[in-house]
Amino acid sequence: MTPERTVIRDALTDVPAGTVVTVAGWVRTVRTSKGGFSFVQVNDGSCLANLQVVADKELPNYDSEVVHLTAGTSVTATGKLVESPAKGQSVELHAEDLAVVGPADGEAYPIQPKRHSFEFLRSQAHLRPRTNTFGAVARVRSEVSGMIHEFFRSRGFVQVHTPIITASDCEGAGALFRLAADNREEGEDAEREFFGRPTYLTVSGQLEAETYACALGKVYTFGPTFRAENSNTPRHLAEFWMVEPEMAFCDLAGDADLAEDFLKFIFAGVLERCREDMEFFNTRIDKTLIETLTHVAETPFFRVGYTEAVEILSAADRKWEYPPRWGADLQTEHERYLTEEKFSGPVVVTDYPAEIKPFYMRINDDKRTVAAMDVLVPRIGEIIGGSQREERPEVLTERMSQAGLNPDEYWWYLDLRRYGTVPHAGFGLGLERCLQFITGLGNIRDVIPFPRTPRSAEF
RNA sequence: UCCCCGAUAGCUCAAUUGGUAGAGCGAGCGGCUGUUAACCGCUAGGUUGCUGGUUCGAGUCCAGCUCGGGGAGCCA
Repeated sequence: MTPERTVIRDALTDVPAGTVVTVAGWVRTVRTSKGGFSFVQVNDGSCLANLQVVADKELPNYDSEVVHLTAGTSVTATGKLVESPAKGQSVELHAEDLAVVGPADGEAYPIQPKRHSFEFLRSQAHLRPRTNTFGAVARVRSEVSGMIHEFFRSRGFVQVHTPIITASDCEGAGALFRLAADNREEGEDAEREFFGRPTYLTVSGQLEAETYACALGKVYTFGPTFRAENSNTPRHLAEFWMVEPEMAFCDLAGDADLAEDFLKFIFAGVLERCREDMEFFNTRIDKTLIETLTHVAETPFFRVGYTEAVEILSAADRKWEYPPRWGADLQTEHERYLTEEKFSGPVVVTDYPAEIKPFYMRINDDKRTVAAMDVLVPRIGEIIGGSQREERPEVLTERMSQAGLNPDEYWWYLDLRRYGTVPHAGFGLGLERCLQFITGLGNIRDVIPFPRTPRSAEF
């Protein structure tokens, strides 16, 4: 493409007025005064704002093309950047050349210059990044992904690429997608297993991450994760991205400290680096967004034991659809009460009953609870789930058997405890839930480019 | 998977007690010498999600199905 192309973000901020530049992008709206000239709003995705291109009738293609420009058309424009005489933008581009690269039939183009419902835009997942909201989501998502690596690397964590295809059913993490090779030879056994054993798409990189933590000390994984649950909610996806740090020589308190520092780093960073996009979300999606994120980034998280949480809930002056009961998992209504009413902010709930948590969580001295933690945030609920891992081989074997798992199949996982075992802990953060909290978007399908949910994988 | 709600023009929605569908935006054309989701006028555009039923007559009532949304469960 044109090597001297200027991105619109730079044109609006960095380039001195008077400079001649070439920009390239997609038309958002056109306002034409037939007697004189047209105002063409061009967006190239480099930032939320459009560049206003002013085209007058002296342009050779004015009557033939410019006045017929429609939303969605790709264009290049060359001209001088000048201070805008009108309100709405600091600079505008006075076009000396405005060329159509690819036309878009205005009658058929689905993204009209008007407000669309998110439901409709989900059916246009290939074009929705051309809207303000989804362009902003994409930029914020990218920035958050970058900051995740930044946070862990700056603290000495090593990134480990754990496998997507796995034979281990990380018990407690939900239903699995079973893999089947699709290239069988004629007459070959339909039940043939490519890997010689049943394999699945991973539900968590945790078990594999533990092996590297027990060698390199501090590690993290960041990649796609799959759950075959028939979940139909605004908080669940069949394919989502998860961040999973794992630390050797670390207990539950250290794990919770890391989770808190991590979230604060991300929230503060996104406010600083994605100012324009965040202000857009604050204006259009949730008017309390920036205030909430700022508050969360600056205030210590509340920490409360599960047992105490149940007592708080039982003492609360309200009717519960599911009355809190020691031994039962916290209901959505309970989590919302804790984060939205009792503490008005993130809450870390620790030490859950052993029966409701997976085999790998460390049994506490009271024998009835495990060193687990959930970080709950307003509106979303659980954003992080983690634990200190059971490092005592005999206790772990016992827990596996109780859970109905065959310890022999986890021989390599048990080896970590047989040879130089150490206390270790980690957690999992759902990237999309984090992005929901950051952007204020109510449906998780709107913070991932191509959402996979039951009955939906078109794009 | 369970419980509610919904599906009408390209999009967002209207349509009294069942009486053969309207508006805004968008699009096309015209008007307006700087507009900001511009504005004004005209035009085109619909087998009311699908299948069946009740009725003289169904967008409207009933049943099933499909898809979507919200709540719950599962979890991140």
